[in-house]
Amino acid sequence: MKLLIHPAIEDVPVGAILHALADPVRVALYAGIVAEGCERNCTALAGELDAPIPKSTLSQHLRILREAGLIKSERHGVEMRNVSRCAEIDAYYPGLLPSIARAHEVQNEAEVKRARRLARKAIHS
Amino acid sequence: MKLLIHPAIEDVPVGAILHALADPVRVALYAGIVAEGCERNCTALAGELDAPIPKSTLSQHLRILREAGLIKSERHGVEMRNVSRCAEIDAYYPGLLPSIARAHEVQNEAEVKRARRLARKAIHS
DNA sequence: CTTTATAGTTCATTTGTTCTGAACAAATGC
DNA sequence: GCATTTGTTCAGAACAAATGAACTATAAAG
Repeated sequence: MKLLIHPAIEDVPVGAILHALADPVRVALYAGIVAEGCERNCTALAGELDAPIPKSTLSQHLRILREAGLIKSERHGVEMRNVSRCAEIDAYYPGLLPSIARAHEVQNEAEVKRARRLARKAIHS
Repeated sequence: MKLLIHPAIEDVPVGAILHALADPVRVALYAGIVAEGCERNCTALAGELDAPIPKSTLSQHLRILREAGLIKSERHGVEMRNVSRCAEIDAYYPGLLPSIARAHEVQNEAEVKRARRLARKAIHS
């Protein structure tokens, strides 16, 4: 197995970070990695997704996140533990990740509201 | 010609904005549109790019920016003027665009420094 | 120490996007 | 009308993403 690539943040173009976080599956994976204090292995992360995805796809998504400097993956025995590198990124690109996170929160709240509106309409009809 | 699509910001997923700004050409185009007070037509924008691109490609890039809610395109006579919608986006996704812009500044400064280091090396050798 | 199981990666193929030249459309002036 | 300018659309080529099958790496059992 080839060594995993963990670039220095200075070598990561902003575009790579935005591209990595432009995909909803990767955002969900990254959110899972950031959320927990403890490190998560790949299958644990996959279990939290809405739709189940093949492990080859999962592996590729995590590679994109890794090569965008967003996560660090370390082998612990037979499994791979993924940790966020958000502190490093925030030091180099200050405010970037928090503002993207906030934007996703805004979007999720709007979706919840839309769903509630639909549900109410369904009841009243 | 079909009508151009200008979605409401609430209907634009964060992922679409990030995807639009993940491409260096689109970032350059968007920067050109934001920078100037006056509206810019497509060929004027194309002229500012490092590498010249075909106008069909330019048109597609501007469509991506438009459908991500980042710009508004209006026909004025024979030409198309492009304006930024950053105020609208900032109202809905506060801080997102400024932090992305700042990250690009950081990246550009780093690139300039790298170039200067290389130039000095070349002189001293 | 060989076998089996588990957790991920890599490869090759299919599927989907993006790029771009050529044809088209819309407005203006002759 | 016809020519010019500015940009869009279409279709095929070039590129990237998704995924099943094969592979690697570690641990633990036999």
